[in-house]
Amino acid sequence: MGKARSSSPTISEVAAAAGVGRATAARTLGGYGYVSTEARLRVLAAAEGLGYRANQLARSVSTGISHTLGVVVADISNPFFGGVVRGVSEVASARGFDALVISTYEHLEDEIAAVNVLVDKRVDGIILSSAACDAASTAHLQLARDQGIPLVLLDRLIPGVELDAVVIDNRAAARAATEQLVAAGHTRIGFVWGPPMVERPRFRRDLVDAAARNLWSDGERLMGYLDALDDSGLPLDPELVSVGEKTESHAYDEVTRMLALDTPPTAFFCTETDALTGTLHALRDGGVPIPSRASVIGFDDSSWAAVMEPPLTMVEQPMLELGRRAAELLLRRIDGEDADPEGSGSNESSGSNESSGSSRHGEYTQLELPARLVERASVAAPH
Amino acid sequence: MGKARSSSPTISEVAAAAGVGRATAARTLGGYGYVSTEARLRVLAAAEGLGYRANQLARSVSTGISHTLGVVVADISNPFFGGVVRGVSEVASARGFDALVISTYEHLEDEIAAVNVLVDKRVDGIILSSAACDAASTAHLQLARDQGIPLVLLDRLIPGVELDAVVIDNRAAARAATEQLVAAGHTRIGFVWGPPMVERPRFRRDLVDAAARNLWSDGERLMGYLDALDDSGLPLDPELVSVGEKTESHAYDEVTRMLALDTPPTAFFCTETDALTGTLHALRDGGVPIPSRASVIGFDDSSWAAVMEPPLTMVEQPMLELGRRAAELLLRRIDGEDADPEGSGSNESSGSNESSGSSRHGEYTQLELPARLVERASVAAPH
DNA sequence: CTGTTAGCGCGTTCAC
DNA sequence: GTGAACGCGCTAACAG
Repeated sequence: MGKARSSSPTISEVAAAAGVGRATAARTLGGYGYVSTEARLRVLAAAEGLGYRANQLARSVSTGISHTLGVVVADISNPFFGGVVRGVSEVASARGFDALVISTYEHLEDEIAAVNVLVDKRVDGIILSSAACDAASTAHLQLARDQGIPLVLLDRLIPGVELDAVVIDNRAAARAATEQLVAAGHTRIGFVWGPPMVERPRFRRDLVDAAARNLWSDGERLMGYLDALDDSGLPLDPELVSVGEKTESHAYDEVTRMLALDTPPTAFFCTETDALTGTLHALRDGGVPIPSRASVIGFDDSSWAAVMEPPLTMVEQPMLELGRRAAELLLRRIDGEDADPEGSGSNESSGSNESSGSSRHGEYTQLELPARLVERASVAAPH
Repeated sequence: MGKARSSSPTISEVAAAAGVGRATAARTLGGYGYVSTEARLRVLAAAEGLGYRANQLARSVSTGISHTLGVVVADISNPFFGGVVRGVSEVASARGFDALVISTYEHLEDEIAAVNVLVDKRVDGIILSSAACDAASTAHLQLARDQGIPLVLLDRLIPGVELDAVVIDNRAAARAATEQLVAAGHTRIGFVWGPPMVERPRFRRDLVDAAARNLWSDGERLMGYLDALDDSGLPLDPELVSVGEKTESHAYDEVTRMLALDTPPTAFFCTETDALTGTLHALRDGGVPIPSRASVIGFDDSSWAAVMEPPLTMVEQPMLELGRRAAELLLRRIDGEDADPEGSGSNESSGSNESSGSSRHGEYTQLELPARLVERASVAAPH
């Protein structure tokens, strides 16, 4: 062992200074068991005087509880995840838990490493937005489960994986947005941020297959788009779906391509912020005014959308609520670990009172929060 | 002690399964000391078979190193801090460290609580963006120092406090932005996001005093604005500085007020994203087109700024770099703790090669990263 | 009510 | 090379 940690008096030192045994000091400082008022005061005074601070690490080793939640997201610098983490932190800190945040940049390897780290650091639970698209690549999640660490999926489901989860009703939201465009009279609607395919799809099934092999949330949005088209009897033109790399510049290229079509789209539905900015750039460079020559609806509302010219109609995701719900669900799960025998709900902190869909499939709970279409001025009848 | 943790084999179990002593298992698994190849293989096999995972918490208690960095920011849902945390995470994870992120919402009490939690969880270092405006309210920072935990200030300095820090050259950036407006011919420039004062300032010194009593970064930006005015011999009109609550709606109100002045400003410099959106809203509602009737420069570049109509001229802050540098500085400090005897710099990981100011005042290092003025199309000559 | 004693899981020294 | 033994700081039974 190295040199004595520069300072930090131990509980033994406090006990000595107070003239009592460790246990008594531990009891007062730990806030459990019985201890005489007199002794308590002495201990408290000694602790105060020495500047004692309980070592939570040591405490965690003994109790098996770290009061830390692991949060793994794609990218903390993405405002969406920033909002989610804020929501998680809010309810977590109110319960005395902190968040260990790790970004994976959508790389499965990083996600696996992140979960391993969290498991090794013995976090009490994990909230993660997985990059996994199928049950085959979820060994790391199983690892966490095996270690008895509660897990809740955030923003993205994984087909074939039964786990607690909190997501947005992406499909319904995308459908509503598309329908809004259809209602305005559009028949050729561009979809920006389709699945990453090497070859341009020819048939609807190519798209559906690719969507299923893709990130759940993105796939759902594409399905919602297809749903709306079906309902209104509009034909799907694969040329109007951007496919390939998910970057702003690629979105720009795809929109530019669509604009050059014989019958270009008269409206665009963008399912991501970068897809939207890329589209906006392309529209500007192509000399296509909004909404007179092209209507636009974006995803992920931001304060910027309202000050655009024209103000943009957007699908607003309840980021904070997403994070809060996930944390509540996880915390409830953690509480359950200790007192598993009985049911759940003790505090009425925040039940299920919204119109959000909540389904219980056997053991696990899945919450589907509603996204809201914020209508502004970027949608108009086609030229 | 409760029931045996559902699973997680201990190092003893691995040793038993491998038929060796704990120490031998510990040596192989811990990667230190000597151990015969044969024994090593047996241990490794046993560990693999049992699905052994070292308990980092227990390890941390012994070693005194948690491989965790504490990061306390104002609000993780703010894209600026999201970017900063991403930068921190990048360099931290490359070194095997993780980030415990806590938001304070600019409340000093929350900040104090956050630092206490981090100290108690024995993080190896803390990066924080403090809400403290003077040395008088930094007892919590002293606490961390007393516990031997390295600290680096991020984005904000605290007058009178000597600590490592990484910040932006706010004053110079604000000055450059204002000068840009002056160069375009503006003489009445509105400053949005001034200090929170109850009473409207009458003289320059009221403003300077308030700035000094305010968040360092905000104060510096105001000083930069004043610098530019001075240099060009322009008079300061206190009416053109928004003061009060720092919210988008208040920025809106203040700009609306300025617009109603006898000689309204012909340009606006907004030092925060919310200040900018509030200003933009006010300008739109006031029927003031940009840049023909009012020029605008904002702070905190975002992908949105480029797709606005017109594209906005902005002051871009190197958020990622800010986080990276802070993490590097902190990590270097942490390395130094163990091998304090000798000087510093061992790895040439990333020295000081930019034109960013780096000053060493005695013991501590302060880095000042340059912000960049991104010129687009929201600045024009006054009407 | 209180002190003793035995863990928790792991790091590390030190004889054998 | 290896294993016994002790330490890290704290929790928690258990007698007294």
